[in-house]
Amino acid sequence: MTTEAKPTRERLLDAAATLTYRDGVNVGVEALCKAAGVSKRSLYQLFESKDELLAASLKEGAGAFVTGLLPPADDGRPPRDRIMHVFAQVETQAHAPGFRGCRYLAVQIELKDPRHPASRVARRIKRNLLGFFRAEAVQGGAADPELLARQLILVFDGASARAGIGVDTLKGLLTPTVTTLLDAAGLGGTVRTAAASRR
Amino acid sequence: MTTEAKPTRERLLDAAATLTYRDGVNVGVEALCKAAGVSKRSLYQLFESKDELLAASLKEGAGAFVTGLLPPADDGRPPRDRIMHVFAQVETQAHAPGFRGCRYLAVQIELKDPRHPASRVARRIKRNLLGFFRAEAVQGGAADPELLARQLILVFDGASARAGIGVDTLKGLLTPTVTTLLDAAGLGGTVRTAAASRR
DNA sequence: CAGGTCATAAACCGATCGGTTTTCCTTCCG
DNA sequence: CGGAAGGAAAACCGATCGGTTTATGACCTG
Repeated sequence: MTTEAKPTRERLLDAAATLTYRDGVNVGVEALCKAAGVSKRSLYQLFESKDELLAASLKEGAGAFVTGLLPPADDGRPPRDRIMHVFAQVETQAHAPGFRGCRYLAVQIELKDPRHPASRVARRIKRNLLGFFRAEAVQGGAADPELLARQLILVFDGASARAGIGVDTLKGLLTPTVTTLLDAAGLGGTVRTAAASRR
Repeated sequence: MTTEAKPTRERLLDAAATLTYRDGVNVGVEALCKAAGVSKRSLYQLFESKDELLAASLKEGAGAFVTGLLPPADDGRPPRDRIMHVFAQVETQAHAPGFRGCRYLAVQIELKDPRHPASRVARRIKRNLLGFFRAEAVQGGAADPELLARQLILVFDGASARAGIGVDTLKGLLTPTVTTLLDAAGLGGTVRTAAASRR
């Protein structure tokens, strides 16, 4: 096997992502290092502090977050389908063992301080998700794209939080909810072309 | 003044509620005692542990949680209005300084362990809110009362979480969202009498 | 006044926190 | 082979964690 070739830095980022997701942001540096198979000394010459490691770990995970939720850019499907795709992904992921909801929401709740570096990163990443919803809402011709985007991310956070703490399975919940909101926003199942808008 | 007559136990419960809401469940026992003006010794002969104090504090706050959100029982208003009342309250409270979202959701997210005594209490209290929504949905003749109730508490948690971390003001968000869901559920603005159901 | 009851303040406990430092061993390169 | 570099292990730092204990006082009752 050519595995285990991962550099020290990456092992630390992975361990931070895994342990803080499972145990919260208050995991000890000792546990982090042990999980990564790395000494504290190495940690502190790669990162300024635990807080910065945390923030870097969240930032690195943004890619997987996006690819795991969002549809490919310009896949030709109508905005409605692209939005539904996100929530289908949420429902699927919620079934997976170890699912604990949106890590970025959890981090912001656990670190009450919004100026904490990790909290800033989390906020930025979620703003991108809001941006995706807004762009699709605009593209789909929603009556009030900003409102629809806020509604969708509200459902996203509510759903993943409730599923994450184990009080709802989301089964049969997201599809009717999002469908209802999309219908009410006037976001149909087809791409709204410039020509169609002019009619 | 006849104030400051509050017994030791109550001062501890209040301090626990205030500090854990603001700083999270990881506040130190020392800080708790200082805020309550109580010695550690007194704390530990009134409560078995910090965890139990936490749980007791949440349980005591359930009353204020209910009266601050729910309409009076049997106030004669139709279920739709009674449900809207809850979300109007959320929006109002979200504007208040120091608002940090639903403390019961936060506690369950911070304490990852669902068997933690405080997590159990939080879960029970939120189940009661779900029960309220379900009862109103039934009373209002919703097509699928259970679905509507889950949708409503999902919106409740999503909204208070996002407002609590300061990424949304909820302004202009909850009324259209809840209205849309109630409409889709066929829950009109009037009480559905037994006679009306038979038609 | 004597005696008991309560609560406070503060010392104390072992464990752990985030972070630093020292020591040692491996690996690579000439 | 010699020497520099990197990282692991672990001791160590002061601070804080949840929790216990001791000592001191304030208050009530007889």
